Amino acid sequence: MTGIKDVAERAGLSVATVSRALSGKGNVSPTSRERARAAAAELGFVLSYHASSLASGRTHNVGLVVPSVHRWFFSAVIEGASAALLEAGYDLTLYNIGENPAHRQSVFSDFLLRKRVDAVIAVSLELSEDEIEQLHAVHRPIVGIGGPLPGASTIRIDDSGIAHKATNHLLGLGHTKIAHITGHEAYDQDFHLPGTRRSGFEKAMNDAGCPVRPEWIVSADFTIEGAYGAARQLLASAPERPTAVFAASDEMAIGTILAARDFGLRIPDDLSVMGIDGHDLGNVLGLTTIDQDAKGQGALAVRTLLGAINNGLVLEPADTEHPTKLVVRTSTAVPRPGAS
Amino acid sequence: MTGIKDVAERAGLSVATVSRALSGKGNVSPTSRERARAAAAELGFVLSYHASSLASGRTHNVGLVVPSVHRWFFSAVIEGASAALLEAGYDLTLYNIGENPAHRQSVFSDFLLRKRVDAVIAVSLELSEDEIEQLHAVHRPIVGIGGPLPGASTIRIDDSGIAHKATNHLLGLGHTKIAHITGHEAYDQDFHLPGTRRSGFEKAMNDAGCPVRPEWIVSADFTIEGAYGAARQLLASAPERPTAVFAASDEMAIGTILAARDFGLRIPDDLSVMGIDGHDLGNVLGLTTIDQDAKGQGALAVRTLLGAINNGLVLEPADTEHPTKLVVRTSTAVPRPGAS
DNA sequence: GTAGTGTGTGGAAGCGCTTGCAGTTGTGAG
DNA sequence: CTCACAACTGCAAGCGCTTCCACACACTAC
Repeated sequence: MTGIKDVAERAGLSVATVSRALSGKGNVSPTSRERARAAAAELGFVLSYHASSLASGRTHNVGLVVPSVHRWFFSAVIEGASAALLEAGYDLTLYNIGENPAHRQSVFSDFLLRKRVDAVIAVSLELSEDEIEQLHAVHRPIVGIGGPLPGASTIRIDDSGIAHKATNHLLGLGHTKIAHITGHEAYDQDFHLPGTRRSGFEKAMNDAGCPVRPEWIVSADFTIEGAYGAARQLLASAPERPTAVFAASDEMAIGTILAARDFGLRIPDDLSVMGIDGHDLGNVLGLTTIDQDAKGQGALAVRTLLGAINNGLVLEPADTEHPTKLVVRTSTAVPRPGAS
Repeated sequence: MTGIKDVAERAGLSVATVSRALSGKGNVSPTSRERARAAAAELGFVLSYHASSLASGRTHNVGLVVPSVHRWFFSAVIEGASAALLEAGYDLTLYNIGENPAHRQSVFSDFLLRKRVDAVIAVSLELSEDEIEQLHAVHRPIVGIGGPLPGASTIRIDDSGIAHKATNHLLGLGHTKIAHITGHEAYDQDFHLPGTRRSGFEKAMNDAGCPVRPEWIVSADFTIEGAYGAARQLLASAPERPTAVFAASDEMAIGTILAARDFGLRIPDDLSVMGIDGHDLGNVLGLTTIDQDAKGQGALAVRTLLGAINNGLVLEPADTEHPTKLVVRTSTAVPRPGAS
């Protein structure tokens, strides 16, 4: 394989100068720079990033830790981060925690410690104390997305605020009988998202003087399937049905729509449904939602980290609130006169 | 940071012996091995894979190239591969080609050439001659999934056969007016999947003596949204509607179901729908499908590659046909007497 | 007894780069 | 004309491991 030595030889320069020319660091005369570039191109030379990393300590690689690759939010973050990294010439190492506790354990105790990454992005992870400690032991800048991450910089949306806004959208249409599909309590220990959104919902209801009916708050995991089951229960058991459902995520809203159709309920005539996310399917389903630009969050995380890396700064723990946008489509409407 | 030197010192051994003890290669007495392990554990030492790679040429890292992370098939493959790699102590570097041609170009011309990966898995890529060449220039074992990849080992399903089987399922129920949603022609140039499935469909129809009506073959991209649009067109324009739709993927089948509901068609009473994949949503929607175990394909690709790496074998180009399974749910049924 | 074999160990030479340092040249100021 | 300084370049010392080689030792076989 051709190495930087071959390039140097061909360009009639020293290895050192070629290295500086190719990396753009240090002073190199324009002539030399051009000759080095040309020689590299002719030989099809690409730097070995391992050798480069070993010598410089910079890996040009970012680790992305996700709980799953299937849920929309995670794949959107992956997509956004991946594109931004590609753009910057960085590799992306994906750590998909999954359901297996052994895998989870090894990611934190082994994989991340191999000094293979310049930075870590952790997405919506409910981390234990130990895991947070291990994460920090990597001694690399960390950005958390979609959940609190003690000691690290985080990118998040105003969960309570948007839940409030979403609920207000339904209230504004005239709904008063509003149900909420939230995340499982278990999630709530370290991962406050479901609780925060729920409290935003409750606050909006209270503000409007609408009763929050406990039987109209059901929980599910954050999937279409999970919410489908929960929504069926909600819609089946109620002698008196809600006229609107605010789901804590778009996937949950989609599950709700599917369940509603099973009961012969028409959206939005018999039931208004809205979610939070900005899921790609929203368009097809006409889902009213609050778009949280997950792709943008992934890209922002990358920009933040690369900025820190390139400036050699320690990343100060700081919260960045990512903007969101209410997208009104056809799944929400004024309740039918009889129903309300 | 603690290095292998520190471990050696603590264990009272040479660096060389510790390296051998920790990697399991070469002769080391049980006593020394244990002492090395203990010292490493006490110091929380984890090998630097960069240094290790540089010295040994083995990176413990596999590159996974996908066209997108959103479509179900790809995320399922990622999940399967990721778990298998984690199990083996390997990292996974994700190259998400995406829509941007510049990104696509740089993945093939730069990223993969950085000698950072021991092996490459390429998923459903429609590759140009150049790209195939660049892929082989990596000089690493390659496995292709879900499409032909000249010169590389591939894992695939019997696309024509399962399309035949799927169509036969509908024919067996008594349908004769069957539509097919296929992939776009553009895909067909290098990526024969839609064409192959379509030919399986046509063959089954011909075998059964059923006419294939050109207006009942519509194409879309392989997404819910795409198929939704195509199916709306199919169902709207027909003065005479098909009684069943065979979609080339589950996501397309789901799009079809959503479109059908827009027209007030009941599944399966008015329209039977089936797909191919084994999508997670299939359960909720009662979708009849042919499960192709994408996760398993990802895991198999990893096992194949690791086998080749560990045995130092050159991976002979070979086709492995992955098994599939017809899963009958509630989206397909005998056509209504009046409809057929 | 000697030679032959196998096992366990350490020294040291790299793997392919980056970068501190020192040396060379060219420039403008004194 | 000398000196200070900047711009450029090359040498060589690593980065933290793996692995070849040499060596020591304990055997077995003759």
